[in-house]
Amino acid sequence: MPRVSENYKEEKREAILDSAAQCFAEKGFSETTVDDIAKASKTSKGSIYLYFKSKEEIFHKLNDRRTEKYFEIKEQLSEFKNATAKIDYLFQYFISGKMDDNTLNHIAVQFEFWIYATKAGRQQVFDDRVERFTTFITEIIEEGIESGEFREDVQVKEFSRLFWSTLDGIVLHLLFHKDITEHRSMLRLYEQMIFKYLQN
Amino acid sequence: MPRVSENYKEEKREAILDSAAQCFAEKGFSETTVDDIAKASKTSKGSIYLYFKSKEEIFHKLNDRRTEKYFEIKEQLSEFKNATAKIDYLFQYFISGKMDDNTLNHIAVQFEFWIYATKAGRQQVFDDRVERFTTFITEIIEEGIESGEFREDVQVKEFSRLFWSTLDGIVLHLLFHKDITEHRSMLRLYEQMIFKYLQN
Amino acid sequence: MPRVSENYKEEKREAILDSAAQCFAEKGFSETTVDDIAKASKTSKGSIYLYFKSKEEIFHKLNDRRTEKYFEIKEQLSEFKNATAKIDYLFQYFISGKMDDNTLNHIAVQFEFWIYATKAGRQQVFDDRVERFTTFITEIIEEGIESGEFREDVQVKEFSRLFWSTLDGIVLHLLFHKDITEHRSMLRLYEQMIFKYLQN
Amino acid sequence: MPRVSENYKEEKREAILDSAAQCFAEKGFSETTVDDIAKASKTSKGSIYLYFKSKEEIFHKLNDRRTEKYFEIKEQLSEFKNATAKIDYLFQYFISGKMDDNTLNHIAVQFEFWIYATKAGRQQVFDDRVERFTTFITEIIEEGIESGEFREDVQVKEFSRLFWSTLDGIVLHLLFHKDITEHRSMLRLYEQMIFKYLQN
DNA sequence: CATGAATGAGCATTCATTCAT
DNA sequence: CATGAATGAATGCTCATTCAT
Repeated sequence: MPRVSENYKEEKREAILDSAAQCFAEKGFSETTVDDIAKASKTSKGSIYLYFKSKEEIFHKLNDRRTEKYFEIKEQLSEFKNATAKIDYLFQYFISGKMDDNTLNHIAVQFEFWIYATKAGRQQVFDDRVERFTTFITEIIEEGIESGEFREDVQVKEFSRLFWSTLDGIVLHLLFHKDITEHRSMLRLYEQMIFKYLQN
Repeated sequence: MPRVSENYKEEKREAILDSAAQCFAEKGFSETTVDDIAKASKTSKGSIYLYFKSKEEIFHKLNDRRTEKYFEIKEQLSEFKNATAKIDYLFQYFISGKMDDNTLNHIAVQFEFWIYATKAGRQQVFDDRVERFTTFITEIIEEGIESGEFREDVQVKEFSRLFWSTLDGIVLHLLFHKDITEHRSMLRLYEQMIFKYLQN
Repeated sequence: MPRVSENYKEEKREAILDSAAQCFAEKGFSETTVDDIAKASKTSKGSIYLYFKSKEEIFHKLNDRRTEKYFEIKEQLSEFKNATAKIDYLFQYFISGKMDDNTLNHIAVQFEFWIYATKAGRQQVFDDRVERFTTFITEIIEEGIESGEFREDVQVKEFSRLFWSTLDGIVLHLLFHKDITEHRSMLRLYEQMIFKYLQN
Repeated sequence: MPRVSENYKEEKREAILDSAAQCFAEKGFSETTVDDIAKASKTSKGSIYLYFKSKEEIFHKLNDRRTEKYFEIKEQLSEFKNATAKIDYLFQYFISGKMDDNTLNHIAVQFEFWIYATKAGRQQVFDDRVERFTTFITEIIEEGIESGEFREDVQVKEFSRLFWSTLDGIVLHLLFHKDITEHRSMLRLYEQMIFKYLQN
C-alpha cells in the first residue's frame, strides 16, 4: 500500500519535468545543474533522483513528452472529411495553438535534444520519428490524390519529408527570433505554397 | 620577427578548427574536452591556447567560418542576369555542392552553436544573420518582381524568411538522417514549390 | 531543516580553517593545493567548497580570524584602572600568551596575507586595521597623559603607529627565528623602552 | 673571446632584476609570470633563461641584492668617531635615504621573500642575516658602553635584535601604508626612544 | 645570443550521484 | 519519502621551462 498516491507522484514527476524544461531552455542541458532543477521545482536534489535515474533521463523524457504532444493532433484529424480539410486544420492547429512559455521551453529542449541525439550512438531517435511523421502526412496526401483533390504526380514521399523539414525549420526560427507573429505569418505563407503545389 | 611564418600559423589555426569541428560533431561541444581537440589536431593542450582564447572561442569561430562560407555564394550570383537564374543557381549550388565529412561536421557544429546561442544573453548572433540572409533573398525577389518574372503580390519579407527557415530545416534533417540523396531530392522539390509560388 | 546541526557545521569550518592555516604556514598560500587542505582536514576536496567559496576566501577568513583574536584583548583592558597598568597588562598578554603550533601557523598566515594584501587592489585591508589598532593605543596613551602618568609631550599618533610597527616587527622575527625565549625577552625590553619614553 | 662584453651582460641582468622586482612588487612572486618579466624588461621569455636558471633564482638574487645594499652602510660608519654619531648617522641614512619606486619595489620583494623563506627548508636565510646584522649593532653598542656614552647595563644582545625587529616592522608598515612622511616620523621617534634607553 | 612556439604537468573548481539521517 | 552533506572524477586553463630556428 503506497503511502503517497500514484497521482501525487505523477504530478511531482510532471512538475520536475516542467521545471527542468525551463532550466534547459534557459541555460542548456549541460549548463543546467541538478541543483538548478531542484531549486526550480522547489524540491531537493535528492528527490530528483527518486523520480528520475539521472539528469539525462529527464532530457529523454522531455523529448518523448514533446513528441507525443505533437503527435496528438493525428487523432483529431480523423473527423475531417477530406485531405484538404485535414491539412488546413493542421495549419490551423499550428497557427492558433497556444504558445505559452512552457510550450516554448519544450520546443527549445526538443531541438537541443535532437542536436544531442545527433551524436554518436543515438541516431535511432530520428528513425522512429521520421517513420511516424512521414507516414502521417503520406496518408493524407494519398487520400487527397485518390479523391482528386491533389495532383496525381505529387512526389508523395519527398513531399512528406519536406513538409516536416520545413515545419521544423520554421519552428527552429521561432526559437531564434522569438517572434510569434512572424512565425504565424510564415506558417500561413507555407500553407499557401503547399496548396499551390498540391492542387491544380 | 616571428620564427614561424604567418602562413604556418594560419594553417595550424585552421587545422585546429577542423579537428575541433570533428570532435564537436561527434561528441558535442560540452562533451568534447580540450584534450580531445588537442589529440585530434595532433598538438598539445597548451598549443590550443596559443591559437584560441578558450574552447568557447573555437565554437564561435567555427560558426563564423561556416556562416562566411555559406554566404560566399552571394558574390557568384551577380553574374546571373535575372532573378530566376539566380534562384536556380542557388539551388544548383546547394544541390551539387560538396558534402564531405568536414562540411557535415561544420553543419553539425553550426546547429549546435545556434541552439547554444539561443540561451541567455547570446541571441544577437541571430539578428546579424537574419538581416544579412533575408536581405540577400529579398533583393533577388524584388528584382524578379520588377522584371516581371515573379508575381507582383509575392509577400517578399515573409517569403525570404520562410526561404531560409525551410533551408535550415532541410539541412537540419540532413543532419538527422545523413541521407544526401534524400537531401538533394528535397531541395529539388522545394525549388519546384518555390517557382510555382513565385511565378504566374 | 538541516540534517546536520549548525554547531557541527561551524566546527567543521573551524577545522578546515585550522588545517588550511597549517598548510599555508608550511608551504605558503600559492604552493598549498586545495587537495592539501582536504587531506589535512581529513575531508574531500568537494567538501571544502561546501564551506568556502574559494581557496582565497579561506585565506581571507584566516586573516579575519587572527585579527579578531588579536583584538580581543581590548575588552579585557577596561578592567585596569590606569594607562600604565593597561600597557603593562598588554605586554603580559603578549609575553605569557600561549604560543602553540596553531597560533604560530595563524601568525605565519597573517603575515603572508599582509604581503599578499600589499598587491594591487587589496590595500584597504590595512586601512581598517591601522585605524582600529592605532585608536586602541592612542586612547590609552591619552588617558595616561591626562592622569599625569605620562609626559605631556608624547607624540601620541606617531607613538601609536610605532607601537604596532614594532610589535609586528617583533612577531615577524619570531616567525623568522622560531625562538620564543628570544621573542619574550625582546617584548620585555621593548616594554622597558616604552615606559622610559612615556614616563618622567 | 665573448662577443658581448661582460659589461653588457651585467647590465641586462640588472635590468631584468629591476623589472622582476617591479612585477613581484605589483603582483607577487606567484602571480607574476615569466612572460610578465620578459615584457617588463623588454626582452623575450627565452632570454630570461639565459641570465637566470629559474624564476625562483631571480627571487633569490633580488633578496641578496637588497641585503647587500642595506648592509653597505656599515662601511660608511667607520668614519664616525663614536657610537652616538654612528647610530645617529644610521638614522640619518634611513630617514633621508632615497625612496624611489625601485627601492620600494625591492623592499616589497624582500618581505615577500622572507615570508617565502619562512617555509619548509629555507630558514637558514635568516640565520645568516641575523648574525651579520645583530653583530653590526652589537659592536656599536659595545663601543658606546666602553666609551661611556651608553649605560653599562644595556642588554646588548636583546637590544640589537629588537633594533632590527623594529626597523623591519617600521619598513613593513611603510609597505602597508605607502606613507613616507609617516615612515620618517616613526624613524625619528624611534631614534629618540633608543637614545632615551641607551643614555643616562 | 635571441626568440617565442610548443609542451604537459599541475591545479582550482564544478557537479552528478550517493547515502546516512 | 525527503533531504542535503559528502564525494571525487573530470576538465578548462595556466605557466615554467625547453629547444628548434
